[in-house]
Amino acid sequence: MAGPFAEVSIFSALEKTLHYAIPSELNAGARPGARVLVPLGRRSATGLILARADCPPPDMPPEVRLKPILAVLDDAPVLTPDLIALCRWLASYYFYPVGEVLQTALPSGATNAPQVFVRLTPAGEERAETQRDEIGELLHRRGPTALAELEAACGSPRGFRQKLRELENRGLVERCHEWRCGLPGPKTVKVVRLAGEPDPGPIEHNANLKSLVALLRGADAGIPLSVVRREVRNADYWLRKLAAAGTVRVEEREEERTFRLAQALPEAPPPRLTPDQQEVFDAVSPYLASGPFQPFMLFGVTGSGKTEVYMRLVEETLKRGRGALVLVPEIGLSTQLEALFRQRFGERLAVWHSGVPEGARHDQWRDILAGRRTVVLGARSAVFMPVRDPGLIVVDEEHDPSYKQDDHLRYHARDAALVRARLLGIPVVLGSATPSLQTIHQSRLERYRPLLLPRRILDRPLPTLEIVDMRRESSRARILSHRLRTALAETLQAGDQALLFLNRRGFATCFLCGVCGAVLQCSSCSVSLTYHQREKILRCHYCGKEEAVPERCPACGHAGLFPLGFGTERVEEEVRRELPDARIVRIDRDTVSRPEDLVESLDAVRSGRANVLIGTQMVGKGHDFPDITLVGVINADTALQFPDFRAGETTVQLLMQVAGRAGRGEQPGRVILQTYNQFHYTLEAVLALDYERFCDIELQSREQLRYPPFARFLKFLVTSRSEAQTREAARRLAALCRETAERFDASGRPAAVLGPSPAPLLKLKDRYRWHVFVKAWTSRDLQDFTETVLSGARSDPALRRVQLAVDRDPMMSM
DNA sequence: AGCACGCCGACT
DNA sequence: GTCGGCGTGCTC
Repeated sequence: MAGPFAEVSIFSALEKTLHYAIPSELNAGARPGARVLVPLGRRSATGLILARADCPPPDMPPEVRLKPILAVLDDAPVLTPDLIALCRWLASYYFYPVGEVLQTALPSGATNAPQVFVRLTPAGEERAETQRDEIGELLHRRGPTALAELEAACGSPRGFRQKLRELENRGLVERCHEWRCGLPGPKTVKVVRLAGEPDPGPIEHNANLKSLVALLRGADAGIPLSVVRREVRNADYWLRKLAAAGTVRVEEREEERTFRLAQALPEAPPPRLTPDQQEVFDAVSPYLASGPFQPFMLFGVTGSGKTEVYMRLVEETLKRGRGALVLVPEIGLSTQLEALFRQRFGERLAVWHSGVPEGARHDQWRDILAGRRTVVLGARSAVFMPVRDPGLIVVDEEHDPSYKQDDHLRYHARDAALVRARLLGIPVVLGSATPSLQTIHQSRLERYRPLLLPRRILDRPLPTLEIVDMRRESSRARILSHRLRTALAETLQAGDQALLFLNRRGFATCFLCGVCGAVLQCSSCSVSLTYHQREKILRCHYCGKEEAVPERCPACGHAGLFPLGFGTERVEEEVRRELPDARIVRIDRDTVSRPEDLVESLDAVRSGRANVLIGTQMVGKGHDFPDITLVGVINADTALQFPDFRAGETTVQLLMQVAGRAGRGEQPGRVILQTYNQFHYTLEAVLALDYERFCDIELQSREQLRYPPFARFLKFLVTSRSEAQTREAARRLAALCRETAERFDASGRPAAVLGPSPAPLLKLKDRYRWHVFVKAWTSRDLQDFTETVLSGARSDPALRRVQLAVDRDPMMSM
């Protein structure tokens, strides 16, 4: 069979890619990266061309004829070659079907399946005239009808499929597909414009008409109809009259969807770089024009001016005619950073995160694709943005756990950024005040080049840190220690601001029965319900389910229920009681549901309308509050309790991050850490503000225990609705892993298997969950091992009854 | 993922 | 006798 052919990945869970013939009329458009409509069995599907080939795949018997591509859906490719390569890499590394990786990489809607329509053939039309059957009748009356619609309209849905197929086989009906692009088109607005000189007579007689004409005279480019309607009474009537006379025209105009979350900053000249910043800039900038691939670790204390360095590097990249990609944790967006980038890059900037409305996101994606926007600032999934000729990738707060997606494709955006940079042969800057141990390790091995910003801008002093041993506090000071309460009062007295941090929202962490000791649990998850006092409701923080507080304990029937433990809502109440004059703003998922709320609350703090900020992680990152001089960490131990070998690392990173919020302005800052583990090595490191010392200790212990980065982890997650089936499948999987590991050990490539074990969160959204852990010394071994296990798992009946997810380089908790 | 095929229990 | 349950396997 003669070429050309295309290797196509269907947008679905298909493990393999499929090959199609390219009809000559589609030859020019059928380029790698373009979406296509293809036949698949007896239906059709959408997919994307990964590659072109001159001969059919070698493993294919020569007698089979490849089906032809039905249509090319894009004028120009929607994925660049580096992104196609990245998606293939991710599919293989994370053991995930390529077609579903593509769905992650493309904006929602771009991977919609084609809609199937059914219609009568000419023979069918003819027969419908004489013989009446329900389907024929319906189609005769309605014309081509969407399959689902036809089934719904059918009075007897029983046997519908079969009846339809019979008609199809007899050549009376046929299927056709219409591919509706699924992407919102450009937004259009109706615009009103003067097209001639209106008759002056009536204008003098009618005030409405007069104001209408005056309004239109003021704007040659035209005025949106909505504005005209708002400004002029009876506008529609007069517009119709003027339009009939030909003196105004109403036309449709395409408009970019706008959204503004961050405040607009006035234009300002960029500040002069400090010598430290200049040194970093000089180290990276030779790579911007033509690479080669080089990772940099930018290790800069909070307040050392990393953002300015990023912007300068991006600017330099643009000067070389190339684009740039800047990744930031989701939570830090829609705020200051965005405002700064917008101020610097204006219309060249695209912003990509969950707070951007879908329509605006599509407009920006189109703009990026067309090369109209050359700088992308975005969260995790922005790593897939099809920037034209990228010359630089920046990953800010590189250590942040939110870069790891924890469902579907469980990828790490920082690692994906590294791979993409390698594929492109460009530099990648990993920035953090507390780099991940993996990155520290790589820089010590000289695979990443370390760049340091050891000083705060203007040599502002680092904050002072103090520890309060909560075990020695009186029982009425369980939330706010004596020391923190006093410091808080002093701070407010002095007219400064304070931040109180607690990584737990709600009022009480659980409701306990004082008679039988039962804790109220979510019916769908194995966690206790959190009490929210303002709404007087119990809520599950994992599935969102809500319940009213019962009068009596559901277990023993006694009326002895009381709240236990505390969250941010309770802290707020406590502060209110202790300091009635405090102007409090609380920022957590309960008080901030939309991005606008966050902007609003942050603004209240920045403008000084509030002087106490209470919050969860949301406040920890990326926000600059110049007047905060006191930071209180209500419970510095929470992160330590997670069942994760990284718990120490996460704790230090989080606490140093929060501590960095203090004293970024003129005033020096003070940080008070309340803890029950005052001599824990993580807290000692935080107290001394000595991150590197912590890394030394932690890396040494990881090496001894053979934990990452000295080994590689992988987690199998088995889930199903049946507890017994899940347990059994996990047992089978662990056995399969052990058999495989034995074979590997025999060839001198050890892999260790741990488990099966019930997940710390045994039940989540009504699904039971079990884990099996695998540890291997090299990435290569882990790859081979997992492929072997997965192919074995496919033929195990117990495992086919459950869902099996693979999480490579997992965040181990829950 | 769909959508076939195929092989066993409750209905006209 | 058939309708339809969902296990199993394939889609270029």
